[in-house]
Formats: sequence, structure tokens, C-alpha cells
Amino acid sequence: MQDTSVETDRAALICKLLGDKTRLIMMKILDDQDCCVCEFVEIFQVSQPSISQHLRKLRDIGLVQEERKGQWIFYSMNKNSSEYPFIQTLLDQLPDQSYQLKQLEENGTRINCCK
Amino acid sequence: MQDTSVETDRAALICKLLGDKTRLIMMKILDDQDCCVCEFVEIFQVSQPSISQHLRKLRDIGLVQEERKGQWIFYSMNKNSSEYPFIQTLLDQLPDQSYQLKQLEENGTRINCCK
DNA sequence: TGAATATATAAGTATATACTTATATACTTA
DNA sequence: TAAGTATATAAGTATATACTTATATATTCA
Repeated sequence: MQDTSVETDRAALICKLLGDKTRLIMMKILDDQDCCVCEFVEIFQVSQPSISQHLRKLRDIGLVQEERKGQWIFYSMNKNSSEYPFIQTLLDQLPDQSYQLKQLEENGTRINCCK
Repeated sequence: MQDTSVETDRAALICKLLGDKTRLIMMKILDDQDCCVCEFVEIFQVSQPSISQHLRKLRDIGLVQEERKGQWIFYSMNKNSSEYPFIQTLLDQLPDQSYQLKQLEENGTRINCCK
């Protein structure tokens, strides 16, 4: 009867987190490719701690995961999460954000971490 | 290229509103059937103004609409909204809430408005 | 090892949110 | 028309949120 993909409590929590434009775009970007903290700082033009705090919230509820690569920490979508299908159908309906990273490449602002 | 169903700003706003458990369940109920304010008060066991305030927020961004029927005001899902498909795919993945109104019927607490 | 770079955490602050109680408004019915 | 019922709005308050700056931690590389 219930071909439900996510619990109500969790859905509310996820929606609340995605209810911030910065985090929503972060998730849309991460659904496409991994990204490091400094890139998000460039994209959103906001302080580095602010970016870290957003990422921490997404990580705390298991939506993304971090992986250190040398000096940098890359974040990626946790596609193994049981809630990923829920998130994916949501993100699928949003405008593409791949231009954000493309733009960094053109600027040469993506140089540091992603050569 | 972008078979997008909703703008990013609007999606964030909608997610923020659905990021509250009360409103999320309200929307799930309304996706199934219309409901009046006093029923929500019964269901959520919270003050009547609190319910009105939640409904106002949902109405202000066009997700639901109200219709007075005598003494009562019924709220319904605005299925004509261009954002309804977005909301629907989201709600479709949530556990059924139809038991909430069924329970009121069994209690006899649905008597007032819905005879 | 020391300087530079990337990230996280701590602490402070302004604003937003969700509730409450009190009150106003609208409708119904005796 | 007066009393009762349903809903909305106003005002107050406690808590949550998103940002900032300052600082700590981890890594790289000369």
C-alpha cells in the first residue's frame, strides 16, 4: 500500500535543508560532479566558514560525504543513501547548474584544486 | 536542454515551506482531499491560530487555495499551479496520511464541518 | 621546520520562525 | 438581533538560522 520512499520526519528534515538556496544549488551541483570547498566559496561569493557550515549540515544528515585529497576536501553526493531517490527526483526538476563550474574553469578560478 | 519544472528560487521557497512537518503533512492530506481549518486543529493538536498561520504561508505562495463554505473555510491543493508537478512528485514519495481524516471520522470529531 | 594554503570550529549577532494568548471578523441560527 | 462557532490577525516570546570574524587544525612544499 505504501510504496513510500522516505519517512515523513526525514522528508521534512531534508526539505528544510534544501529550503536554503545555497544548499539547494550545492546539491544540484554535487548531483552532477564532486566539488571542493574552495570552489563553492568562489561560486557563492560568501565566506569560507559559511560554506563549511552549509556542507556540515548536509553531511550531518547523510546527504553528502567528504573525502580529503591532499590539501583539499572534496564533497560528493551520497548516492547510497536510502533517501537518494527522493532527493534525486527533486533535483531532477531543477535548472541545470553545470555552468557554475564551467565558469570557474573559464575564469581560471578552478585552477587550484582541480587540475 | 532544461526540461526543468520549477525555478531554483521557487523550489527553495517551496522546500523551505515543506520543511516543516506540520505543513508537509497538511500538503500530503490536501493532495488527497480538501480539509477545513478545524480538522487540521484536531489532527495536529495545536492552537487554531498556529494552523491558520501555516495555511496562510502555503496560500501566500500559491500552493493551496481557500474556499468558504458557510461557517467553514476549506483549503484545497492548487492543482493549477505551474509548480504542482514539482510538489506532486515530492508528495508522492511520502507515507500516506489518509488515516488522519479517517480517524477523525471514527472519533466523530469530523462531525461539525463535514456532514 | 616554517610559511602558505585549505578547511573546520568557536563565538557573536541580526533576522526568521513557530508557537502562544488576546482580539477582531464573518457567518449561522435561535 | 444576540449568542455561538469558525477563522484570521496582532502582538509577544523563545528558539533556530545564516551570516560574520577570529582562531584552530591539517596538509604541502621550499
